[in-house]
Amino acid sequence: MYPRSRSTPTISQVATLAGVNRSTVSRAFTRPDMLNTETVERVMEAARSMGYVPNHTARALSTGRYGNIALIVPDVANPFFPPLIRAAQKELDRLDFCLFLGNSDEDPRQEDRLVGRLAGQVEGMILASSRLPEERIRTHAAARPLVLINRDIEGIPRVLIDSGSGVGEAMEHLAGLGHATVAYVSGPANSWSNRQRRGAVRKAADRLGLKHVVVPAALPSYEAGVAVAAAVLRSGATAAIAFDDVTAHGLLAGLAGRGVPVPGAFSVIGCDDVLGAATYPPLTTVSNRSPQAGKAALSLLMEVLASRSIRDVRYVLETHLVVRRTTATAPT
Amino acid sequence: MYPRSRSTPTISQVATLAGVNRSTVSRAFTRPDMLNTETVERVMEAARSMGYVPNHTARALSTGRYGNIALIVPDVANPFFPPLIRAAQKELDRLDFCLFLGNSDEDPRQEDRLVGRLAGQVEGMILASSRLPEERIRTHAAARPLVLINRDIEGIPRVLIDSGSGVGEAMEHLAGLGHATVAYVSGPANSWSNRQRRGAVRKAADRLGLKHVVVPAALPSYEAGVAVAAAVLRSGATAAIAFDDVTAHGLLAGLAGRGVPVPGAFSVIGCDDVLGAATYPPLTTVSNRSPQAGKAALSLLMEVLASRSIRDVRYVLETHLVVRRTTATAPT
DNA sequence: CTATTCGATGCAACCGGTTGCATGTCAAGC
DNA sequence: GCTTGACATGCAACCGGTTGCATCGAATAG
Repeated sequence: MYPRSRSTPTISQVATLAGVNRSTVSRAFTRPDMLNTETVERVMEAARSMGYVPNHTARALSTGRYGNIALIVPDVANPFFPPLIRAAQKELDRLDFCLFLGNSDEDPRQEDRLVGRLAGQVEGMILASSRLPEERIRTHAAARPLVLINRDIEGIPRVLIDSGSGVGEAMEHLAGLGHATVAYVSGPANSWSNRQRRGAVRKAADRLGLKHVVVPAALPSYEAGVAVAAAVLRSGATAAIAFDDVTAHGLLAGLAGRGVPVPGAFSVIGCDDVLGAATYPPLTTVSNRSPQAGKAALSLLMEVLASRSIRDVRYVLETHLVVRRTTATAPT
Repeated sequence: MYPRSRSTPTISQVATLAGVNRSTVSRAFTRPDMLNTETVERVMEAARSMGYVPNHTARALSTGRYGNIALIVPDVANPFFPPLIRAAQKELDRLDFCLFLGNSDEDPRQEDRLVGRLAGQVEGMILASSRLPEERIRTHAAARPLVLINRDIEGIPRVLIDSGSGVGEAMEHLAGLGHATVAYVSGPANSWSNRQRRGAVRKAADRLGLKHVVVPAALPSYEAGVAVAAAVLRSGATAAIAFDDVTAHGLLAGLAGRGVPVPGAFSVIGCDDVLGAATYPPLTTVSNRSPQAGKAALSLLMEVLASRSIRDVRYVLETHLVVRRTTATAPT
């Protein structure tokens, strides 16, 4: 059995030992300036000797300050998110906050459930790449501090990684290499990043006088990338920009499996630079800003928390093309 | 401003509306069988109409059932952990539990802080690849339900990924290819996995009549792997087994940078199979069981929670060699 | 020397639930 | 017809803190 008495000394026990009232102990921790220095020391010494740690849950109940925030992502295992999570964590540690991590599994219903379940225990939330309908997000944002990453909803503080700029560069790069038709391998339908990237491809194609086709992949996953290779080849394109690196990596494998040499016969570009130079050939891709996004979202949230009011902030992070070796002159 | 009154109706408000006592509302949610069916309906209707949701924090304070567990890892961004986290999350969702994620940044002090900070808000903890001294772990385990992953401490429930078996196979594989000296690129000194793998290398070397050398890498990271390449080459070995895939990947890059062809002139084997076939050449490695470890650890923790007592469980997951293309006959 | 002020601490209510026990009601049993 | 018990609900204390207000002693002002 885990001893109830021993496991966590309470404020009352410390008070008894120090010979003061509970409120004095409380103040020794939260507002030591209100107390006599000696008293504070005596309380602290008592606390130390019993291994007392203030119970954040109890504190939260009366103050409403939970010292926790929630971060909800579609898929922890998608390499785009861990650096983001890590960056957020780092900031949180500094602020002595704790992190609830939610994994929605790319499922809006699950995401909605998580938000509800977590709502009562956090001061604020960050929704990364939310798959929720705009209306649900607005509802949640009205009830509590909320910051979005990669979702552009007016009136709600948000951090956006503008892959549009990088995708534009990618299209220019491909045009410069003589490609006439480019396929965009799309991601999740309700992903803002996906819409943004698709839009950037279209716009750049128009501007540069290229043809473009959209080939949908079921999910942003390696498997989906492999599976989509046939459709990409059928589309008549000689180059593809994939929704993300993971999909691009799958596509690379799918092309290799069909005996199509990259970049000799086909060029491939990813997004998010999460695989680094780990693929073969090393993947040309659009740079990754996810750690910055995590950090920025957290700062925004803390600002909202401090001011207790919503400011309509739209923080945009630019991206650029990182040329490696999956792109080359178009086959003739 | 976020309206305090509107944001979350309390049990008292529901009680007033339904014309019953607070305790009746409470029971309507937790033990409806105790109440008259009509009453339950009336309460539920009132709750629904106000959008009442029980406050988990307040509930936890009186019941001690937090409905939260903490998972602490050394580095979220290390690809070994996300699948583990994801697997744990999936189980937790089923059980309607929430997950606190802690990132210790490979720092025992930070890990200790996190444990303390989280202790008051969770029912139990999972420490994955803990870098804490055994004595600290024992102290924490005595105070609350605790399960370890990849740390072998008697008396504390633990899930171990036995990379020893896979490493043994790796050594046999190398011996079969004619390698006489094998380098082990070690990981963090206080990592159980590292000790285990180093031990397995030594034992297999003795058994197979091979020479082995240990070359330490600062951290399990790509950069450290790159940096260690020179030392590995100087060691006289013709093959290396790295602490993990990430280190191995760096080593691959370091070797390539020095003009050493893999596997022609040097063979490399990783551990944990987190990179899949993404490296070039595709990395020969020891299989990854981290999702299973996450799931198993969670089951163990739930068992401990249910029984409120510690059982000395030692759950071992076997691993195997996955041969890809970074290993070949030893150079002559 | 007394009135005023201020700093340090205690008291008690409160945060939003849970739960053991008391109370009240109604039907069945004798 | 009165006792007994079961069932439904209310009462109030409790979980572990926080905080506005009261109190008290000492220092300062007059």
